[in-house]
Order: sequence, then C-alpha cells, then structure tokens
Amino acid sequence: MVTLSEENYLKTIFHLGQEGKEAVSTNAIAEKIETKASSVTDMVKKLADKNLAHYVKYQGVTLTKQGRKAATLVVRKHRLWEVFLVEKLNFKWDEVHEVAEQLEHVKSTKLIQELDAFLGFPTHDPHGDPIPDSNGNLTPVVSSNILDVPKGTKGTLVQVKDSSDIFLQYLNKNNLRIGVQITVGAIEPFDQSLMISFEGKSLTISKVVAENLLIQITA
Amino acid sequence: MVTLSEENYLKTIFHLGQEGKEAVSTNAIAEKIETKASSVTDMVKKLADKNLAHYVKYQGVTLTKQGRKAATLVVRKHRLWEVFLVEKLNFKWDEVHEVAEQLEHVKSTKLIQELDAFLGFPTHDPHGDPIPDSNGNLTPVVSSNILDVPKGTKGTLVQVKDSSDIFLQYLNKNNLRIGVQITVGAIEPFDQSLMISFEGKSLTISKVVAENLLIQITA
DNA sequence: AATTATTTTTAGGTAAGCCTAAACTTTTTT
DNA sequence: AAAAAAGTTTAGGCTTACCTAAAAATAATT
Repeated sequence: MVTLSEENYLKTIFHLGQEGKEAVSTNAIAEKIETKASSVTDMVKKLADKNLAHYVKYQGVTLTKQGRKAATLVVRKHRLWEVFLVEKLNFKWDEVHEVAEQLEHVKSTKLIQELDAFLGFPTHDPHGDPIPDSNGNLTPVVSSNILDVPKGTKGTLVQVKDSSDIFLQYLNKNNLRIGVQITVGAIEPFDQSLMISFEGKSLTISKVVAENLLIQITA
Repeated sequence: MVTLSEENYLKTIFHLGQEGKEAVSTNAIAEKIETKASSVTDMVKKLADKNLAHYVKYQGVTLTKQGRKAATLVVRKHRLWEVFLVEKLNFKWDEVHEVAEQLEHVKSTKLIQELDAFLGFPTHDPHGDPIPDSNGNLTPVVSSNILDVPKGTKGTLVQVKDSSDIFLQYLNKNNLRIGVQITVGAIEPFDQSLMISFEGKSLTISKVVAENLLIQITA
C-alpha cells in the first residue's frame, strides 16, 4: 500500500526530475512539499525500502519503474479530476489545483475508469498538460516555447508550464486561454519582452510570462 | 480544523444515536469503526475538548450543536457523492459505499455546492436516505416499515435501512429497487416471513429483510 | 445486597510523519 | 589544496491515532 504522503513524494520526484528519471535533491523536494530536508531523507529511505525509488546518500533520488508508475497514476487522477472540475462543475482553471490535490488520492480503479469515460477520454487537462493513460504512459505535448520561434510564427496555445493561481489569473485577465491562435511578434532586445497578437489584439508580455507559454505551430 | 478521523467519529456518533441526540456508548462506536474501546475513549475526549461532543465518563457521548452540524455536512457530502457515482458513473448502489467514504472527506465548499447543482439538487441518495441541506438540516423520510402496515397496503419502496453490499445484492437479485410499487401481503405467523407483490410477481421475504424495507403508503 | 460479569477508562507503548539541532559530505571559493 | 559555504544526514523529540493490559465503574445475577 502506498500512503497519501508517499504518493505526494512520488509525484514531486516525478515532476522535479523530468518524469522521475533524473536525480532530484533532498532540498528541492523539501521546498516543493513545504517540509524540512530531514523529513525528506526519512521518507526517501522509506520509498527506497519499498522499491519505489533509488536512493544513494548525498546523491539524490530517482524513481524505480514501479515508483514511476505509481507517480503517473496519481498524475493521471489529478488531471482527470481537473478536467471534471472545469468542464462539469464550473471551476476556473486557477481554482482547481487545491481540490484536485485532495481528489487525486481517492483509491478506486472503477472510479477513475468511469470518470475517464464520463469525461470522454480527455487527453489534456485544463492547463494543456497531457493525461497519462491507465498504464501510466504519458505522451508529451509536442510544442515550442514561444520565445524559441521566429517572428511571424503562428500557432495554437497548447500548454502553460506554470499552473500557479497567480499566473493563471494573469492569463485570464488578458484573455489568454488554451486554444487561442497566436502570432508571435518581435522580441525587445533590452528586456526580451515579446509582442504577440491574438483575437485581433496585440499584447506585450514579459520574458517570464513568455517562458511559460507553449504553442503548437500551425503555419 | 476537523481531521479525517474526527469526521469519522462524528458521523458514527450521529448515526448510532439517532441524529446524535441520544447517548452512544464507547463500545458501540468501537464496533462500528472497527477499533478498540480505549481508542474511542481517547478520541471522544478530544471531541469534547473541541466542543464537538458532550462526554461524561462511563455515560456515553452525544454531539453538541456544532458537532452535529459537522457530522451532517459529512453525511451530506457522502450522499451527494453516492448520487454522483450511481447517476453519472454507472456504479451500482451496492458499489458506492467504499468510494463515498473517501470522497466525503474532501474539503471544498465550492466543490460540494457545484456538485449539488450538477446533480440537480437531489433530495435522496440511492438508498433513499435524505440528503441534508447545506446548513446541515435534514428532513426525515416519511415512511412506514413494511411489517407495521396492514395486509393489502400499497406503497412505494422509498428507503432501505441496511445499506450493506450483501443486503443490496439480495435486493438486486430480486428486482427490489427504490421506487417499485409494493402491495403488502400476509405475514406467516410461524416465522413472520412476509408475502409481497410488485411488478406482477409475488415474493416471500424473511422478517430480517422486511425490517429493512420502508414504504410510502399510496393507497 | 453481595458477587459476578460487562463495560469503560487509565497507563504505558508503537508507528507514521513531521520537527530541531548537531554532525557529516559535497561543492565552491579563495 | 585548504577553508568556507552549502547541502544532506543522523540523533533525538513531538503529535496523532492507534494498541494491550490492568484498574475502575456500572450493570446484571444470584
């Protein structure tokens, strides 16, 4: 059995170490989970004992195959619940996180299967993040960072990297939603701020904002 | 803050002491929650400290106004989730309990409000139990035990008292569902088994079964 | 009413998951 | 390459929610 707390650690290691393959430091986990490094050391030993993680003292943690599967299944549940909250219960994309954090730990295979079907087998959550399948496999979104494409590129906003309330609220205010057609404009050399246009309007976004927008090139 | 464990105790005290008004013994709680009496004593002291229960040593527990409200809100969530599982996710009424036990502890006012609306403000769960409103108020089902009405009485099956999987599966097998029109027949004096007819067929049910069926008299 | 049986509480302990403070590694800087 | 800084682990504690065994109170029986 994987406890609620263990699930949160697995998920965090997965997210921090690009799908759990790269070693993640104790401190990084501690910061994300808002706990102390010493607590992380304790837990990581436990995960290693249970064959969910590889752990070498002072060298960081990676997930085992088993650990990665457990992690993706939590991610799957989290993202399916997010879709449910937005599509069925009128939540805004900046309101779903906290509730999905709780719902993701509910244990029932039937529940998640039926939820998936009820939602029409969605492939992405409200932030454009891909939903792992029931085996825990995950197809990465093919997309480009809006800062890396040449001026004049047109594309669809498919994913936002930062899912914090505050960033999503900024996007709301500016009508930037998943699915909008964006034309990339010029980068200001001084501060790397970027001009984009969509839905007939133009908008200048800072470098920090631009770094978090991923588009799928259409033309 | 009320912990998950506290919520389970509150709910149990509520159910065992007819809406929490009647004193409930330590042992009764222990049995229901599948724990030891000594653990119950510990917890009940904690609930009293938090002003959620009245507790007099050796005399059992009742809920305070505050405790009763907390309990009914958990019951409300439990029953709304049961409706969701049956109506939207194709669960059978004998499959919902375990999952609803987990979902009932998710904390989010918006979630439960929106879920209620999404389900069309249901008044009863799949077993016919009334759903408390958002203030925790609960309208009891007006109904009669099928054993207490005279031969020839017609009524609608509105509630089943036992919600255990095994009992519900027995009802499934015999096509007894909430809503069926039942005509009450004769009681066998020897073992108090009871003849009922519905949907054109007759069925003899044991006393134990009959005790758990509540009908609303229609004629 | 006294004894026995049952129920309940108290006392002392355990595991999970967290904490602080001190010790130890690794990395960075000089 | 030594010293300082940063990161990590160990040691020892705390709290929650359990447990067992023994003591105390209530209820049932004779």
